Amino acid sequence: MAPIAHLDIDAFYASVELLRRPELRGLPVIVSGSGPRAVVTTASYEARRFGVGSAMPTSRARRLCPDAVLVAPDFAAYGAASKEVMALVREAVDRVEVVGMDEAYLDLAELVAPRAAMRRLVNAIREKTGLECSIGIGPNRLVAKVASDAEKPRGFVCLTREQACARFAGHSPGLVPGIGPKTVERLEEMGITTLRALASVPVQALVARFGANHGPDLQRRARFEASARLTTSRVAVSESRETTFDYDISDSAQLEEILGDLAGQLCERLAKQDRRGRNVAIKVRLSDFTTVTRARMIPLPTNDAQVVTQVARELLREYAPARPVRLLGVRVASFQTAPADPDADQLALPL
DNA sequence: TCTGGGGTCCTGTTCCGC
DNA sequence: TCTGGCGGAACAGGACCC
Repeated sequence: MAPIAHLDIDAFYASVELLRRPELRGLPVIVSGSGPRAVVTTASYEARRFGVGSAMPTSRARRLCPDAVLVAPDFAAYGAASKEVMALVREAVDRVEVVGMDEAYLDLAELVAPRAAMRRLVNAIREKTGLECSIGIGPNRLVAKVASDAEKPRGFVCLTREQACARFAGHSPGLVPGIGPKTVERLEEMGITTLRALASVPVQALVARFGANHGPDLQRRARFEASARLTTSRVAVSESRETTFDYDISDSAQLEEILGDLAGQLCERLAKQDRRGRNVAIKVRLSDFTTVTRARMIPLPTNDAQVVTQVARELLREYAPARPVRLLGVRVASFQTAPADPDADQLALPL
């Protein structure tokens, strides 16, 4: 078996903030925006003890932990820190799949002593960047990922597939990536509340409930069966800009103006990358949180802000929101095919 | 308690051409 | 000529992830 490691930087954004502001060490720190509708992006482990967690409304986090220090996110700083860490990772291993700013999968197949190499990598990251991370090692991405989560922070867990099955048998299926809250709820309705139960239920029951693909996939995940291969390069298939308003907006002229701003930002970025798409879409979230998307294919690929703005405004007019709007977004997709990427060895389409 | 922003992938439906 | 089946593309929505 070719081992895979999953590396995850502990409380990444909060940890970067603590490096810059050592006086905050030991205090509960919450990285979050400041508006009335902000949510927590990361909480330090001190804040987590109060029940504060990612994606929680900041208003609620403040109630749970009134003494927490709120810090506004600084994505440029996190990007720089992430680059430093990933450079060290690439020094240690040839094949790396970076997932977001704070995570990566590492192909350990070429290493003679993979565990020792990962220990050295963790130490190098700590010495050179001041950041701590957790490592999981397993025969595939699923085992590696769950293992890296199991003993955070500063975890170092190495498991075979069978050990993973045994160790997490009594846990909720939601422990496994790809099984979210909605699926957990539906499984509970079937009386399935543990990974053990999900792994052993007759697959037909899952097919009946979740369909011919998703059903068997859930069971494979519960058995920690997954691909051991990494995707070492990816090309984005869409790009978008969206914003949630502090207060809902009903005025259509104002909404159309905002759409123009978002399209402008998005197209500026697309132009810098010399990317053009044929699919223009809007996203509208209403005051009752219902979310609607509307999309249209246009004849020629574009990154022209005027074109994108016009299509987006037409889509908004046709939809004519029946309630005040809390979020508005613009997306461009169906990009012109990019030049062939020789490193894209995992991207061949199934026939 | 009141839910961000940026993405990916999957599924079901509808439409259209053959 | 009419009809049905089929497959692909487009579209909408939803679940999920960081």
